[in-house]
Amino acid sequence: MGVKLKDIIQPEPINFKDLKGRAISIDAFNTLYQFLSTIRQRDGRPLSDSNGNITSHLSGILYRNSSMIEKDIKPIYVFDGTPSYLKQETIDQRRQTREESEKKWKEALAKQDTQEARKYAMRSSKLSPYIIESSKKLLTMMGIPYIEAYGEGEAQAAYLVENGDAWAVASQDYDCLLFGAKRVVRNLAINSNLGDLEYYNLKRVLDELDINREQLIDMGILIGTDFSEGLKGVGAKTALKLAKKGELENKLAKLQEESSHDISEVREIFLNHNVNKDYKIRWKKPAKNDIIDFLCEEHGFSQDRVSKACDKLKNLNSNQKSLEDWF
DNA sequence: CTACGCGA
DNA sequence: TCGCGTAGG
Repeated sequence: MGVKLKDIIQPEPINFKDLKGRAISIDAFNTLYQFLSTIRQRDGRPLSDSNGNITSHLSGILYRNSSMIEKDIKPIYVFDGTPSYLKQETIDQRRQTREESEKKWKEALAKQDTQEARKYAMRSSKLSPYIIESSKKLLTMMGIPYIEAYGEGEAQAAYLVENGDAWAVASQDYDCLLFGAKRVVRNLAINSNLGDLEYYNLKRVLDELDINREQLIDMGILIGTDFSEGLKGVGAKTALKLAKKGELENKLAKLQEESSHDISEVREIFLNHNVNKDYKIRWKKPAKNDIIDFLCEEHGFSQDRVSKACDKLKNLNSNQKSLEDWF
């Protein structure tokens, strides 16, 4: 979910040409979750191989990344590490929603209500260890680097931008702005050619709202984050008004009285996240034969389609100005 | 989600 | 050739 800032911040127009030649740090969990939710059959069943293993995420990874690389966009995936104990309530809540949705999905399937089935199936997606491991395996074969965060992937992705290893963070959640991501791209999908692609520049967002990052974080805490509930009745617009009136501190004090957790710890999560600084980013030559073995032999993909996608990956190597950057 | 085939 | 609906695994 993330923090709900949509009502007060406006995206700048951007298109794929603006991303050409640039590295983008991608929130892997965010992306995988979306693949699992959307890549489904009409009744909501995910794509799967003959052994019943889910393959929706592998399809998403293969086709999206091959298309991005064809456009000379360089993806870096960032996986979540261990969540803060403050996130436990959110995690429990998500699991509950997922389990309820799964039940409703099965019920709708029994009633042959395909539309209803699909709706609940989408909400029942789960990132199992198999999903994560098979995703990493495919990324490695494709020559696409990934990094393991110590904590939140969004924080790590933001650090990559800070450190100059990526131009922007790609995520659907606005949290990455609170984590200090200087540039954020939303809707990074190949079909968002049609103006769907959204760009947020943190400095300009803050300038426009006439606040600083600390205030944005406090606003987020009042609105509600994955790490703590917000103040009832406070949304983005109210939070912004409070910031302008200099009333954030008051309201945070009020929130603190009701909260079982220390609000200042939530601030720390956003301001001083424990990030992995010891990483190496290397795009490598794709291992086409391994990809075909893995996807076609093991998981029943069409050889023809996979082969075509693999050929797009080659563009990354041949089109480079300096090969040293890549190998 | 993206790729592909089909009809205009 | 293009846009749209649906298969893909």
